[in-house]
Amino acid sequence: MSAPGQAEGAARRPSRQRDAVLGLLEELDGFRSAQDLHTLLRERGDTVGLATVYRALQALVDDGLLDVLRGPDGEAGYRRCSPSHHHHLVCRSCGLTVEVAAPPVERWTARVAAEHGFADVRHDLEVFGTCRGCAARRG
Amino acid sequence: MSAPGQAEGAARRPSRQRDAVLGLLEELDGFRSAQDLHTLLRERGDTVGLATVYRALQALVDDGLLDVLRGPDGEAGYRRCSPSHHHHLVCRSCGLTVEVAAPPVERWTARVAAEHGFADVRHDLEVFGTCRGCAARRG
DNA sequence: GTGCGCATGAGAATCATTCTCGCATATGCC
DNA sequence: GGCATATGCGAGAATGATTCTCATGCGCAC
Repeated sequence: MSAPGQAEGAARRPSRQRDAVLGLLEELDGFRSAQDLHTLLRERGDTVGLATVYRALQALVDDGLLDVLRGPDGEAGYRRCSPSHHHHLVCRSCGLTVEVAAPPVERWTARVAAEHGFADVRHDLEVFGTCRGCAARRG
Repeated sequence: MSAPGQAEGAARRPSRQRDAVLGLLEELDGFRSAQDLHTLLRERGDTVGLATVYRALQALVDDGLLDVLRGPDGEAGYRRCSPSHHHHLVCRSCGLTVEVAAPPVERWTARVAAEHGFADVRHDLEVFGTCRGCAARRG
């Protein structure tokens, strides 16, 4: 609550750690947990605190550079993604993730929301499946 | 892990507590957290342990009688709902929930999954907005 | 070069959820 | 009906992710 003009055009001070987190996510594919990223950074010899990783992730999400996905066990996964609106097709076996646009879904959402008198509408849609590679591997 | 044939046709022993949880959810509208339900049951004078509420909720979810929704803060919400496939339109202000069917979304999901070679597909879709009542209330 | 203020790091604190354990009770067998 | 056994229960401890606290470090403005 004491956050100053962090909101709009406020300059976020550059930080090696934030860059490291973002850089790591650029290299990786699929969703990674905060703890996971922290461990990976440590293994690279990067001295980063776990709290800092969480802070960096939040900042990056605020800036719209990352997507968050919460698994059934309550653990949050983060992924570098394009800033435009999209959804994900995620392989539940290997974590492979494909960004997809869903015009029909957007239209449907808007229509149904209007029909029920809902305003200021947002939606979450994630599609989980088994990708071709994993399906073949398991017979 | 030691659970015997609890899976399919196994008889679940009747329990006052499970009935109480289900009954409470029948009365309520919208998603309620486990802690919330526990508090409500206690206030009614029902002696129920928190762990029991979690167990009952899991059992009911397994039986397909409840829907689970995980909020951004990681807290899970439970709701009594119809057993057929559907999605939710949730008011982010008052929690009012409407079940909706989304044929276009189902079709789109199947098509996109097929295009990318994904099999055994499932999806999660939740729509959040402000219902008419809450919008009016806030001007 | 100096000073201010945000960012950091380590560990403690918090919060939801799950596990453990001893007890109560329903169900099955006789 | 009466006992044996498995399943459900309640309380509190344990777990695991995330957030907070606070002293310190460093970038940027002057």
